[in-house]
Amino acid sequence: MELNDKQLQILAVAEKLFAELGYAGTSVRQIAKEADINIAMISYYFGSKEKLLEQLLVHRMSNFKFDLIDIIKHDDRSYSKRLEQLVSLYIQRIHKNNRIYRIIHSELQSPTRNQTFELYHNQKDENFKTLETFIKQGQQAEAFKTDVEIMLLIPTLIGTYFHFKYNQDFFVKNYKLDSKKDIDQFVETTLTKHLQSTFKALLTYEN
Amino acid sequence: MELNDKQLQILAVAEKLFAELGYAGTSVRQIAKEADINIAMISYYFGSKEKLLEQLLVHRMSNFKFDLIDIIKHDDRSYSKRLEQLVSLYIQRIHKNNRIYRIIHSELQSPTRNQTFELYHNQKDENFKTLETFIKQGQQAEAFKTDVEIMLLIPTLIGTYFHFKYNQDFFVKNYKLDSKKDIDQFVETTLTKHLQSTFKALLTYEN
Amino acid sequence: MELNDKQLQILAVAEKLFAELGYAGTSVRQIAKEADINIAMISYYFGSKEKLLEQLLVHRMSNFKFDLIDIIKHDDRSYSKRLEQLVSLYIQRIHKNNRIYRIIHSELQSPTRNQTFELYHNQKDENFKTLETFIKQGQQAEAFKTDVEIMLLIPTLIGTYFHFKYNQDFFVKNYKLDSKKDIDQFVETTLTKHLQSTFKALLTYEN
Amino acid sequence: MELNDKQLQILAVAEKLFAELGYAGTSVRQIAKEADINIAMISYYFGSKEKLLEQLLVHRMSNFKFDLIDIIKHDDRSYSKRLEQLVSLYIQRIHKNNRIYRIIHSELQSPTRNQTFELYHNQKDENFKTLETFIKQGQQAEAFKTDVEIMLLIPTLIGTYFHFKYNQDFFVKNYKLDSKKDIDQFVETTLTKHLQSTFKALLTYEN
DNA sequence: GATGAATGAGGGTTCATTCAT
DNA sequence: GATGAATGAACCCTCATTCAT
Repeated sequence: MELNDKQLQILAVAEKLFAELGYAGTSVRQIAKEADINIAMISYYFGSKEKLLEQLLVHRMSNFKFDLIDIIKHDDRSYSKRLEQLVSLYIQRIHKNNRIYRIIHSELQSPTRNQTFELYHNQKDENFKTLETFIKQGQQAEAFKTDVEIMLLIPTLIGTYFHFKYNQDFFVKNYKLDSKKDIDQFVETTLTKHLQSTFKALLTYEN
Repeated sequence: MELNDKQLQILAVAEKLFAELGYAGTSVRQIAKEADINIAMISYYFGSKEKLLEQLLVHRMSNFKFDLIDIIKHDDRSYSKRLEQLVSLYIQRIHKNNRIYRIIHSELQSPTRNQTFELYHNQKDENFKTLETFIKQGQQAEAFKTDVEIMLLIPTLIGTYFHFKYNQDFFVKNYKLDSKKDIDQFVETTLTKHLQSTFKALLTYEN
Repeated sequence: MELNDKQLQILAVAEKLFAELGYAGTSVRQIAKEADINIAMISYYFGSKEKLLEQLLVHRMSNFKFDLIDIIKHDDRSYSKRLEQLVSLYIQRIHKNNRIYRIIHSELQSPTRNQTFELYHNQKDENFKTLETFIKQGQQAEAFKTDVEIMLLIPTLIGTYFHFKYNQDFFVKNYKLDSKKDIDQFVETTLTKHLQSTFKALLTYEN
Repeated sequence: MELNDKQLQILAVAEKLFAELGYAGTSVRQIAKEADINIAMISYYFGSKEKLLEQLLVHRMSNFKFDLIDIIKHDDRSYSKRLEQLVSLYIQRIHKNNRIYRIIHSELQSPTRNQTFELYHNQKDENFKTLETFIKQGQQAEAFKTDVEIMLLIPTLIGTYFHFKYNQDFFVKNYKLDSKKDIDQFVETTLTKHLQSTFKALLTYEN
């Protein structure tokens, strides 16, 4: 679907407000005001508030096809190295799209949105399989330990990020992250390193 | 504050609905209907919907004072053992109170709720300090490694749990968790074990 | 269903406006304003505009159970006399309830209102059967002619009334009916007499 | 006023929808969609929805100038015969144009449409006068009875037709009129005959 | 103390219309 | 001349809350 500039602007504002205030907590009037468009445009362009959310999700999710495979297939690099890169890539992507993830997490429980999240679930399944394959390869090559709950690795990865994100104020205070840039930096270095350590500790024999 | 039976019933229903549908997505009518009480009761007892949320949070949070210290001070047990117990206790408490945590996470961003969450933040700080003290003791005793980002341990702990919880459907499907009991069981064993392994891998020299 | 004074007032105003402006042409705001009640009361009492219409129809229709049978069974009176009374009664009732009939006629085509009009259709069928029985009796008793299309008698009866009503201005002008009272008088005498003549001319051998 | 093909198409669709759903119940979007033209065309061609209605009425009404006089002046035919033809012609015309009549009847009450209906009223007056003249001639010629309410004859004529039309479902069911053709046939024969009988019974000395 | 009735504000959506091209 | 985009007003309805009892 082609989206014009105004539609993209609406999506951007909607993403921001939905992430901050929740879907139910955001009124179309707020979106219209902040996007500086007439309120009727939202129905005009998207049909309804509900469909705006769907369009937002579909549009954003189409943009973050993961290239996990690119990393994994570089078999000239060590498993350990590739694991590091994989964690780093994951965090990068999630951080970049954290708002849309936040919306997904909120709305995931909603029994009315099953269909919309099919895309999300499919991608989730796919990513999991890619990771699983990689880890099993590493285990066969005796680079990775075997007593690990593979299916819970992604929760640890993404969960850590989001619990940090949800409690950002706490870390802003304690790490003195005064600007958005500081936060980005923190995610890219400290947080990523923490997760790389965690994954390596869980999976490899290094210390 | 003393709460009578009806008030407790309202809180129970509110907790359930706020967790499932979000604060904004839940109407006082729904709460009143599901709690089988008159609509006016909510304003009457709590003042407003907003204050109902506050009361809910305060009341629930007061009930889960962590006894981390009880675990930590048992210095006849090994650091490793105490770490295990600590993880287990944390997960137990969070799982038991997952609905209230879910509400907190949703509403934490809301700029209007600063005051309400003071309690949460205080407790968070306190728990962090207790954990930090314990880990630093362990590090001094050379039972724990030093190259670990202590402040990110709790995000990993709680985050893993919640990412599992938010994506429960995925795990229900893949682990065939057909009942609430199966899920509780899974949390108590597999998930807890995964996190214990993770913490031990990160902190101890064992393998 | 019990209706309180305010509900009855709303129904009265709704009946008037629906009859004058049509269902679609009337806004709940107009009804609220003219009934001097808060706009939210309409949803509060009736659920929706649609259900207000249904309630209105059901309530009004329940009130005009015809007592045609009472007339017909008085077999001490001549067929001719009973025919006269029957016409008179019909017109009285329709005139009294002309607004609700008008609404029914407008909305009868609407494919969404099938169920609501079941009552109307049932009553219509019943009235028709009563009339048919009476006329067939009269025919057997050789009081009535047989070359008459019984099923089209009611259209002639009601149709004449309503075409008069829809074009009331024309008659007001030509008959100088300056007040509601004049109109009522006209219906009761001239119009009723016209229809009695018509029915007698069609059915009896009198002249 | 000259109307191009698109304008005629719009009028045709508008007539259909206004008759089925009422003026207020029809949106210009519906008309535009069903007529397969751009929404803006309606304002562009007709100025407004209101003016579209006016144009529709004027245009359709200009097409049904009655040729009652043609019938009446054929004084070589009996009054009775001419009365029959007159009824038949009336019904034909009304049946052919029943949609526009339906619209007129709905909107006739509306106080905002006085001017639009001038044409209708004028025609009505004219038709009435023609009929009145004819009947008075017949009365003078002693072909027609004198104790008849001339002004109420047209209500009986048109009213019977429309009450049949408004309750068409009832007759479709009872006369098994399965197609539009069956209905047309019914109007042309049974209904017309009923009204001819009615008029003859009221006006002539025949039996 | 407790509650059904009632309220004003705001919700999402659709309306007829007009603008810019 | 014709049209897709855009608009402000109004639509019906539901919201959280308060009133009167």
